[in-house]
Amino acid sequence: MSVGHRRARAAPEINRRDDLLRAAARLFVEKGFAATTTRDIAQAVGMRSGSPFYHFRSKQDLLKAAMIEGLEAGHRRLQAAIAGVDDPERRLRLMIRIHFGNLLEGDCHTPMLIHESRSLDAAARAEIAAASDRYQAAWQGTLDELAACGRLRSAASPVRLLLFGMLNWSGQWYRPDGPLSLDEIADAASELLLR
Amino acid sequence: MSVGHRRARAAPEINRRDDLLRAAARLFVEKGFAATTTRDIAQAVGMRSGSPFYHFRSKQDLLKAAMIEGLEAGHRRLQAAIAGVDDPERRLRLMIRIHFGNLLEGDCHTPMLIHESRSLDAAARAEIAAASDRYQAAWQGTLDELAACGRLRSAASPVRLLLFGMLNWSGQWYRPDGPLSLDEIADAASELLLR
DNA sequence: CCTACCGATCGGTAGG
DNA sequence: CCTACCGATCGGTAGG
Repeated sequence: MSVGHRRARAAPEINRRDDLLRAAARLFVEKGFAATTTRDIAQAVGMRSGSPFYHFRSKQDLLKAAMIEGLEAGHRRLQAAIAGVDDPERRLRLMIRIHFGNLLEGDCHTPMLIHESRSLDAAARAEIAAASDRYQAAWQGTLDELAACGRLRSAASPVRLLLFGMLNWSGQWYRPDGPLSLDEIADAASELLLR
Repeated sequence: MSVGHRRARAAPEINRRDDLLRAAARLFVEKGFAATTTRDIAQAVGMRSGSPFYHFRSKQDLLKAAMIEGLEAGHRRLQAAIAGVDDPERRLRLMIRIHFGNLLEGDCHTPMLIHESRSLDAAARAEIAAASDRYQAAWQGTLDELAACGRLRSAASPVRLLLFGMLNWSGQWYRPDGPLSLDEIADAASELLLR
């Protein structure tokens, strides 16, 4: 009973932690890690300047947590979307569309933060690399399958990297109120890849 | 005569300015604009902390100058390489290879700094956007030409943006000592685009 | 989670 | 281009 009581009281604090993570991710994407102050993040969730350090040891820790939880949430979304999709072409098209969603929809555009891992120490960078590898491993199987049955435009080694470039760079130019929908962009990217 | 004399004495100072620009570009690419201090830049060229401000009004001014001069140097390289190349497919292949060179060879990988223009005021951002548009305009003609004769995989609107994504994102993963040469990467990117 | 604070660092300047 | 310096800001902490 006392445990249940403790948990019930702990819940709001957990939500505050998530609030901080979401605000941090958004600000890091907008202004970059180095240009975002912990005071910016605190203010974004209505806290005072010292309070984020009650939830996180350091600014770097906030970045690490935001990136890893974002990558894992995106990974879960990806897996859920392709579960039971047997045709590899349909699967790849779905993955591309979901990845654009992970990048550009909602408020935690975590994949765009990958470059900021240069601000972390080697141990944290390794954790992020592992989460990122898990995300990319989901793609390699589908690409291999398509290459094996000759439906990929090219199975040459850099294709997966060039594909991620097409997708990830979109954060630089995509505007939600622009002329192109995410469906259209995802279709265009798929057409470039598939034969 | 006195004018000639003055010019002769001014020359070393002009070189120091260029030294600063090159060091700044390299550091901004490596660590990001906000994480690079003007002291880092001064030290990289053997100056004391206050001295860069003899050559540039502000840190932002240094970024603006590095980006614009880098973009223009890359543009000149591009134009020189495709002068007199009439076949649009060969021309596009050349442009892709030269662009990879602008990004990844030498020591001023300026195109990778585009995202840092968010750290500048609106006026400076507009100057950089103009230089960047000049660089991209050189591509649109060739893409249109290829689309007109049916040799482009797709002429849909986002293709130029996706192409630049493939190319520019390479700064995130390319390593000079890795298994892929720039020629191989350029070929792979060309194959994805051309039919 | 707030108040009050600290040491370090940063962009930039004056004066030579 | 250097010396010497300033005001502002920043990440982080103690103590409640």
